[in-house]
Amino acid sequence: MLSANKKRKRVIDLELTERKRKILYAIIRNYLETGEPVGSRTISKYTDLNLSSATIRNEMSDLEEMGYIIQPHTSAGRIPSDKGYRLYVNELVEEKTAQVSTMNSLMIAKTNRMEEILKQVVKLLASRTNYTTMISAPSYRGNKVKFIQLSRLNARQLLNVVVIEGNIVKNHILDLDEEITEEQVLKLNLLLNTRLNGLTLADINLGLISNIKEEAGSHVQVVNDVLDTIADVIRAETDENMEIYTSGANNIFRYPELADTERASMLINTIEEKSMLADFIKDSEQKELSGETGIKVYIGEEGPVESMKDCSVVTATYELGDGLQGTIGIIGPKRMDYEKVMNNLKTFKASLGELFKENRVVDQDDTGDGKAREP
Amino acid sequence: MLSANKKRKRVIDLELTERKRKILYAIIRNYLETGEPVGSRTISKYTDLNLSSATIRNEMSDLEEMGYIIQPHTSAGRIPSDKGYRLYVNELVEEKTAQVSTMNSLMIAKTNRMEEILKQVVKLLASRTNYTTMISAPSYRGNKVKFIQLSRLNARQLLNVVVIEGNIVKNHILDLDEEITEEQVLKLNLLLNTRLNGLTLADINLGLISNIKEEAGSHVQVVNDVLDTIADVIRAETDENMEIYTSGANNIFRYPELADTERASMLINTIEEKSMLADFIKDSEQKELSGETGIKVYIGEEGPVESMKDCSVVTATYELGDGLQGTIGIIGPKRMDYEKVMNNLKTFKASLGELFKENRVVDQDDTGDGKAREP
DNA sequence: TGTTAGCACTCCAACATGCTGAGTGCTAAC
DNA sequence: GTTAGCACTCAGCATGTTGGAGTGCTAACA
Repeated sequence: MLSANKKRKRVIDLELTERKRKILYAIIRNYLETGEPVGSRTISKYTDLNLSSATIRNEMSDLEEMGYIIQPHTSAGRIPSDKGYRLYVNELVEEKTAQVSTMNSLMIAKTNRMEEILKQVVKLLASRTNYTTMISAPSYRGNKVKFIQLSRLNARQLLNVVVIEGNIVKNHILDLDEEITEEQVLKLNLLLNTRLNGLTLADINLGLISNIKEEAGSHVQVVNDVLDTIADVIRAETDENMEIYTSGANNIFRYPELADTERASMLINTIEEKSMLADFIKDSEQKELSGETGIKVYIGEEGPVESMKDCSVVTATYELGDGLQGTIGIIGPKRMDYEKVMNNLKTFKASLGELFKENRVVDQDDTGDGKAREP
Repeated sequence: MLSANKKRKRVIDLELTERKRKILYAIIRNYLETGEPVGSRTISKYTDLNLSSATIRNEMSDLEEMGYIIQPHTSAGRIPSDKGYRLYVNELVEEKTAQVSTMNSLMIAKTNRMEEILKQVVKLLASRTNYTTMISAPSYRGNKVKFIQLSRLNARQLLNVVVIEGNIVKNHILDLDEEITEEQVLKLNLLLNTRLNGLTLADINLGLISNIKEEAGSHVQVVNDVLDTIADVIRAETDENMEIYTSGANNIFRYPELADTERASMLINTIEEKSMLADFIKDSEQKELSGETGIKVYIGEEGPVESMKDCSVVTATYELGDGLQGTIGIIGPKRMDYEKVMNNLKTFKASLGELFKENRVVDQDDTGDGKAREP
């Protein structure tokens, strides 16, 4: 009882001295490398502070009380707790702002399809880091209708193309209930373009719509179709059907702590399902909006997804200009190499805009393509 | 030496009697269920042919000599060999032709994007069968150019839309080197449409191309762009970038013989990479062309992919009319429930055409959409 | 001649046992 | 405050033991 009291008392005034911090970091770094619990003797030799293993043991005992490290079982070494990782990562974030490594041109085959680029990016990132990676397709915010083109394929078929600012192209073939003449198509084209061009998706309200329909007379069907097509672009922006590409799922098998059947199965499922990954991306983008900009790290249970509580996830939001943005994420064990991962993310974040411009991709993946080729 | 002689002699005149066949099938069926090697006593009780375990043992010994079954180690039961499975499957294929189960309307949410439908189909199939599933997007063969539409966005930008028969729409925004007038665009439209419409992709040869370029005068760039866009459709057809969707990758963990770290990692990789799955689909479609129609079964090493030698793959080609076809595939352990799988594939094969028509999807997934909505 | 009971043998899986190395906590001395 | 020393713990590994499942072979039976 007396000893219990003593302990409780000590907890209160325990402070993270510089020496403790150094020891903690040594433990973390060592564990990141090996994945094995690290013991006092290892630290005693590993570090430059000349201390015997016994002293280290005392300090480690304190660190455990403070919640920074955990002992998997008696007489094993210690491993970092989530709290320990957090401390380490926080410091990394502050410290490493200087190290914006310049981009040495991503080795990505020239292509002009957004989807292909995204797939190549995650693949490259996965092979660089040896972790599972994800990327969400850039989505647009508050864009304007740029151009509407109705073309008469035959008496009962119209091709309907809508171009949104940022050159998202959406097209659609419409089967008409009644026949239409070339002249009528021209009129509709004029009507729709004069009324809708330059408007943001939010600007198109019900009043305007019924107005246009009135003018369109018997061709309400066409107007509806065009509006639906525009609406489709909006839908493509919602989180619901956020496009996410992943790569390197099998990398989880590199890390024994994730590779047992049960965990692996759940993780593979999570990665395949995508919807849970979307939760991460949503959370990340939300934080981005609320000022907390840059690289975000989710350690274990900090993330929104139950099945990934043994993982850490690092995300970064990339910007393509014109309110066009997406998120890259890296999924690995808690003992991932945060430094390497964050540097890689920084590099990609900085270079993606460049890359997209280079390939001149401006369309969404499912809308056809608005690329430009070499002359 | 004498006994060796005797053995060799026996191999020659060993025949698959009806009783041996029954025993073999009993072994296979039992193994399909349990996944454990099955012993003589089990068969003795399991079957209605009243034989003691000793007799069964003799027969099993023969079956092993004939190569239908394998003993993982002395004093374990027997498991089917690839040859054994093959016999079993062949019989299934012949026998079950009658059982074309009618479709009870796939529970698929109405949607109009091809990609979404395919994703839902594999997902449904995976959850029905508890195996990993794949589907290749339907691809077109020998289609004709239907319609070309150039629209002037501004003095230096053209929107270029190409419609191929089957209503594949491909579009592209072109940045011009020099300015262009509305009139010139009209001329080019006329030129390209009169020259190219109705031609198959093969019809457009170099002679024709230089001819058109000559007439186009200074606007060679535009002609090139249109041709490139048409060529893109061809590229989309090649096996290289065949679109494949998969689902239920984590189902492999249901089967211990596939779930060990090494195998699982390779399989997950194979499934994720897609290119190896494409090999299966190519092989399957090739067989389809060479007359061997219907459901195809690849047992273990019969398939073209090394990393899947412990798996069986069952494929079926589905047709959508107009030379539009794709392939569905199911990937599982060799001891998969072939009967269930084949019935499911038959059902899907028969109903997919219906389903696509219902949703009126006619475009390729990356070309924008040519759907039709409810009136 | 085909079928069966019985027996010796084999092998895996599961469990117990013992040992070692790595690591800890505690205490006493510096 | 630091350190050496010691007793203790525990995972991991090798080794040994046992039981059950299964086989192959042989001799007897119908």
